[in-house]
Amino acid sequence: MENSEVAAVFEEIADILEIQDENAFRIRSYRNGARAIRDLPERVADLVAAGKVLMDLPGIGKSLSEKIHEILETGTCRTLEDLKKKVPAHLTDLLDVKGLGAKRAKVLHDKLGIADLEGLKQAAEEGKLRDLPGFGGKTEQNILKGLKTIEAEAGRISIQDASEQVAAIGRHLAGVKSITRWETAGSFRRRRETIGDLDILVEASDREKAIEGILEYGPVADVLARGEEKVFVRLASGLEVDFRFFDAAAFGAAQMYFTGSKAHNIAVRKHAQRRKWKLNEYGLFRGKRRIAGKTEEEVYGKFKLPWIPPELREDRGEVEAAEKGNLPTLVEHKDIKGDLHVHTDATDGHATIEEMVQGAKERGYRYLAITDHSQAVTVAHGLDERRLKEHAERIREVAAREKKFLLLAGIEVDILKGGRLDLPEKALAGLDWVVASVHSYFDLPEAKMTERLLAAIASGVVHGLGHPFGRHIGSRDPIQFDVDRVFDACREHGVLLEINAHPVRLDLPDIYCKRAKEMGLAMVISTDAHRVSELDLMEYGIGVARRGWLEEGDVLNTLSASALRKRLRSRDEKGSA
DNA sequence: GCCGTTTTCGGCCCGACTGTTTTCAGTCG
Repeated sequence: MENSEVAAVFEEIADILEIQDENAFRIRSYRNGARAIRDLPERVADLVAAGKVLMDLPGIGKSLSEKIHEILETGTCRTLEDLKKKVPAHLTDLLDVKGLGAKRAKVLHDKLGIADLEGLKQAAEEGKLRDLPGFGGKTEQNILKGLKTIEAEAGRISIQDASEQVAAIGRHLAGVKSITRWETAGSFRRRRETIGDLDILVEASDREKAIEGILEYGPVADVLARGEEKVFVRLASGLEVDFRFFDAAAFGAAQMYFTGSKAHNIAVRKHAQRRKWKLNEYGLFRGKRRIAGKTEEEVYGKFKLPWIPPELREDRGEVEAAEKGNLPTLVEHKDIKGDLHVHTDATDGHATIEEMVQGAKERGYRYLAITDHSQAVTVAHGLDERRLKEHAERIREVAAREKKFLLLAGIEVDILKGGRLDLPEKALAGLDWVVASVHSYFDLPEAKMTERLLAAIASGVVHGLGHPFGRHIGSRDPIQFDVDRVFDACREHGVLLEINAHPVRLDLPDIYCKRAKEMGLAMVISTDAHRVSELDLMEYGIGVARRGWLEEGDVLNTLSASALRKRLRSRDEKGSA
C-alpha cells in the first residue's frame, strides 16, 4: 500500500464530508492528514511495520492514526464505507471540476439528480444549469470548460505517482525468484508529465512461475489478460500495468519498441525499410536472421546511430540529430549544484531557513535561494516590505555562518494584474535573487497578459520568471501570452525562465524548454519546495529539461557557487545600468 | 479531527474575486 493510496482514502472522506456540509475544520484535518501522508519521505506502511508511532506525525492524531492502520490492513476504512452509502458513488468527481465546489455540487444533485461527470456534462450542454439558484450562464460555461480540461487528462497519473508505483512494483519483483531482469518502458521511461499506464518488460527463467509471482502482488485487483507473452493487470488504484516477457536476445529491441514513442519508432523503422531490414519488438532482422536485439545500442548501432535517450524519443528531430551526430548531451541530476526557489515557514513553507539549508547540503548542493511569497499572496501570509527586510536579514545571518555554502536572500514576488511587482523595486533591488510569478488573474486576454509579463521582465530587478505558464496539470490551463515576445524580452533583460519541478506544474513544459534553448535563453530548474522532502522533486524538473533537449550549459543551477555569484553580479550591474 | 494547553475546550488563515445577487455565497489559493 502506497502513501498516495492511503492519502486518497482521506481525500475521499474529505470530499464527501464537504458535500454534506460538515464542519470545515474536520474536513481540513482529513486533507491535512492526506497531505502529511503523501509528503512523507518514507512509506507510512514501513513506518507502521517498524513500530513507529504515527501520532508523532504532524496532522495525524488519534483518529487518523487508527484509520491509517485500518487502511493498511483492509485497503479502506469504516468511516469511508459508511459515508459512501450516503452519496452516489461518483458525486465527489464533480469537485474535480474547476470552479465547482461542494455547495453547488450538492445543488446539482438535489435539484437535477446529477450524480457524475457524465450527467453534469449533459445537463450543462442542455443549458439546464444556468437557471439553478447560485448558477448563471457564466458558471455553466466555466463548468463546460472545466469538464474539457478533465477529459484531456482522464485516467492519467502524475509522473511522481507513477514513480511511486514503479518503486513499489520493483520491490515486489525483486522477491520473485524466476524474474532475472525487469525494466520500465513506455511514457514512464520517456519521463512524460503524466502516465496513462505502465509497461514493464520482464526477463524470466520460468515465465509461468514469474506470472504467478507477479499476480501475488497485493494491489493487483483484476487480471485483464494472461497469456504466454504477457500478463496485463489493473491495480486497486485503477492503474493498468502491462508485464511483457522477452528473452535476453530480444530485450533491447523490446525496450525500443515499447518505449516508443510510436512516432519515434516509425522514424527509426524507416531506416530499416531503406535497407530492406525489419525491426520489431523481437529484434532487427535481415531476412529471417536476427542481426540485433540484445541491447538498444546494438539496434541503433546497426543504423549507424548513437543510442538516443528515451526522453528525446518523440520524433521531434532526434533521429535527424542522431544521424548528424548532433544529439545533445542531456543535463543530469548530478550536474545540479543548488536550488533557487524554495519557501520557508516565514510564509507558507513548513521548514525553517536552517532546515532548508541542511536539506540542501544533504543533497550535495552548494547553494540555495530562499524565495518566500510577497504580500499579495495573503493566504500564504506573504511578506510586506517590512517583513521582507527582516526575513532577508535573518537569511543573511544564517548565510554568514555558512563557510562553504552559498545562501541567497531572495523572494518570489507576485506580478500584479497590470504588470507591476507586488513590492517596491527598491526593496527588491537589495536581494540576491528575485523570482517573479503570476498567482492571480490567470484569465487575462493574451495581449494584456503579454504586457503584464513584459512589464515585470523589464523592471530590472527580476532574475527569474517563476512557473511561466501558471498551469496545474489536469486542472488549470496555462495562461495565454505571446511566447516569442516574452522569451525575447527575457533574453534581452537577462531574465531566466524557471522550470518548476513540482509534478503538478512541470512548467516550463518540455516543448518550451526546447524553444527557449533554440532562442538562446538559459533556464533554471527549481523545486518550489515548501518542505525539506520536496527538494527531491528536482528529478521531475530534470526529466522535463531532458525532454526539452537541455544540456548542462543551458541550466543556470549547474554552475558552481562561485560561477553563479559572478554571473549574478554581472547581471545586476547590467540590470541597473 | 488536530493541537496546545491558561490541559479536556476553543481555535483552527482568511482576503480577493467571480458571478451571482441586489448584499453575498461559493470558490480559490
